[in-house]
Amino acid sequence: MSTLKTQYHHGDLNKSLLESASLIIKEQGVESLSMRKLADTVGVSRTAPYHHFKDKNALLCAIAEQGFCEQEKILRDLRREKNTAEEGFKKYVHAYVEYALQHNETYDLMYGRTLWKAGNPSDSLKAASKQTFKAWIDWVEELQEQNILPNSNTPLRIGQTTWASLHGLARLFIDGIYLDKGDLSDMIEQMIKNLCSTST
Amino acid sequence: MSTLKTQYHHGDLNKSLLESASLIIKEQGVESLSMRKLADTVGVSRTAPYHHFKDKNALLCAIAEQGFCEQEKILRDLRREKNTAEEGFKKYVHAYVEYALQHNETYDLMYGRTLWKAGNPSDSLKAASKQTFKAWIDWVEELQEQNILPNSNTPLRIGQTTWASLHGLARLFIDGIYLDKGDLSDMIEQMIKNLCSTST
DNA sequence: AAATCTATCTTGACAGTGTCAAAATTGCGT
DNA sequence: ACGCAATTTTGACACTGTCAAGATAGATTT
Repeated sequence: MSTLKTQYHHGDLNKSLLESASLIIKEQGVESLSMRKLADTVGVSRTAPYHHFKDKNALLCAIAEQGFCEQEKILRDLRREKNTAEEGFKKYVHAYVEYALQHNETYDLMYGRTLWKAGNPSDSLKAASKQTFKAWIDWVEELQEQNILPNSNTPLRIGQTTWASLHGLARLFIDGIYLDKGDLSDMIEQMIKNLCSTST
Repeated sequence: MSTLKTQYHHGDLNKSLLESASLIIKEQGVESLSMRKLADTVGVSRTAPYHHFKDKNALLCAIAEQGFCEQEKILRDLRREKNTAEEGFKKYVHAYVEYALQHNETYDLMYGRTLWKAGNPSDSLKAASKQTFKAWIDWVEELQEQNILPNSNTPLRIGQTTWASLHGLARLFIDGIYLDKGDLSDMIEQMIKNLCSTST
């Protein structure tokens, strides 16, 4: 009575672990995710998870990787929707920040030191992030051609800096730096002004 | 034979702890600072530090607080130096990023989730950060008057967004997100173009 | 259907963490 | 010299991640 893959004792521990871990992280923050509590929640012994993920780092990498897929999907969907180039970009800026705030713990795994510096980003995580970044740069190139983003520099460079700006904005909020949440939408608007070539 | 304050057994444990902790953090990262190893390094028992800092969080807050003092000093010194307004601003952008990269672990404590979100920022830390931020906003106001920064919004808002941009840039590098360090100075220059009102 | 194989899971163990409570030390003012 | 209070230590507890060895049981082969 297996679903598809060969699942012996549990059913699909791998998947259960990912889902449960994501939930715990979302609700209680990544620092209160312990492998032991996770195993317990899923109803399995302490070390069972280690047969599906090499270690905690690997589990977190897998979660972050999902995040990149979601983010890339958001980007692609928004590009497909036929907006004005300008509208499309503005929507993405909002969507980017919104995603970061709504999935703040995942976002932190995707772009934070936990995995990239303190931890050990898996190859597939690196690949996923690279791919998402590439999709972004491609769009930037188009936005430059459409004169939405400045042509004063290469797509890579413009992509890097606009990304950095959005990232910084998102981070300040999700990391709990004392900023009034009411300022957010104003800040986003101002940020857009900074980034667009049609800055008045 | 005490220096000033009443130091009984150690000499000045408080200071020693701060210095030693800062060093460990700088050399090995904040995640490999343990209260026990720290105590050991300083040559004192496991729990001795707890009579000088309520807990690990408090110790880290104290370190972060020092960071804010340093950063504010950089800002004030740069303002005092009589540069052109534009030159002054550009120098500060460079100095900001440079500080972040050079003191990356302290920077993370100052502006990261460790203290602000996962932890519990002390009142004096909050005060220090607020004061530094205030100094920044004051300068922004002046820079707006001098037409270096855009007047399209309030000093607060412009201050927040430019800060966020610099923060994002710094974070990407210090968190080990895969960016080529060789791109840094180019990125800084492009960032300046984005931020200044005289963007071409 | 029985035996074997192998993926999966569990038990036991170790070294490490932060931090509390209670006891011990020790310098200072009297 | 004595006691007070600041300072430090010892012992303990509940956690953490993860390794090594054994148990279990579905799948495969005979």
